[in-house]
Amino acid sequence: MPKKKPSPKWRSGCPLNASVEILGDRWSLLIIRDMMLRGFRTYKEFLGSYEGIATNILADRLRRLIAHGIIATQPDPSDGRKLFYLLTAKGLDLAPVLTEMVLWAAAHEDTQNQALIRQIQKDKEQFLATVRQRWAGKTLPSS
Amino acid sequence: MPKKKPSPKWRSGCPLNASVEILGDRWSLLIIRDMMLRGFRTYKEFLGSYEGIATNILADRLRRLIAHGIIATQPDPSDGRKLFYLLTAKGLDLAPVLTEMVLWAAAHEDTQNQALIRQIQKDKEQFLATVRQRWAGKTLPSS
DNA sequence: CCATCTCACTTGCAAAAAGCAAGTGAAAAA
DNA sequence: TTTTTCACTTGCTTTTTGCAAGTGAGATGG
Repeated sequence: MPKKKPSPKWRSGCPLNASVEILGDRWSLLIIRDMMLRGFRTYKEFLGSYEGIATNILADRLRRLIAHGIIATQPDPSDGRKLFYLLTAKGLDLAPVLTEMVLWAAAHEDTQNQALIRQIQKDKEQFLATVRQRWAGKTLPSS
Repeated sequence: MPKKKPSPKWRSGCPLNASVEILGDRWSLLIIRDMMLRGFRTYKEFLGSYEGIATNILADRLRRLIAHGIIATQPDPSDGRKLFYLLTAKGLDLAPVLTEMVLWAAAHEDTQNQALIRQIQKDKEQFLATVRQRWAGKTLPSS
């Protein structure tokens, strides 16, 4: 059930513009990558990612992603301090976007992670199916 | 011929991070959209786009896109003041990224341009083929 | 239990980037 | 030859980012 915002006041109604307004910064997609592909779930795990996001920026981006229904939280039943951040169905639907961005950079820039790149290049749909499989039954409703 | 940078010093070697560092802002992909899908070629046309980019930001983004080999310029033979900005092969290769971003926003946000969305949904590969066809023989080498 | 530690943040401040209005120089049009 | 147009640049204010330090609730160890 994609819940639409009543009046988010986009700069324009263009769908690409909506995507850019939601995801167009230097951190949001990396957080989603960490969740989707690396299985990161906690604030601390995101903080430990190689690119080195600052604590206040991370808190802000998580808040924004929640507000947009891309991720949601769940308390850790075994540790009251911990919060699990998980993708919603909307967030999981970003898999093709991430995939194409990875393929583009792999084709035109000098990057690492050849294993991932080969896997995607070999069979894109199979890769996406695997990602979705890993998340089957694990996505959260958007609040 | 993808020309790799000697040492662009990414925050990390992850291909997604490279994409985000190059394209992760609120304007770059909109400029590419205007070129790729709307046939815009001049500074003035980009300025006239609905989202309303500021002149200094536009100049900066065009410079950055050129530096990354995504677009290139060509003087207008019939008007010495004008410059044509055109996609390179690398820039045209962003078509699948834009396409997936459009599909995602169309599925989860309240957006316009239903004609474009239907066309992509109907047959994604056909849509991409059409875009590439329109650019066949028109992309510029990256400097 | 009680001090200490861990976790998920917040706060304060400096630096960088974005946004706005106005200006500039070369080339074309009137 | 004056006026426009084009592709920018400059100066300034506002917003965002980034860094370092701090906070409070909850877990852990003795």
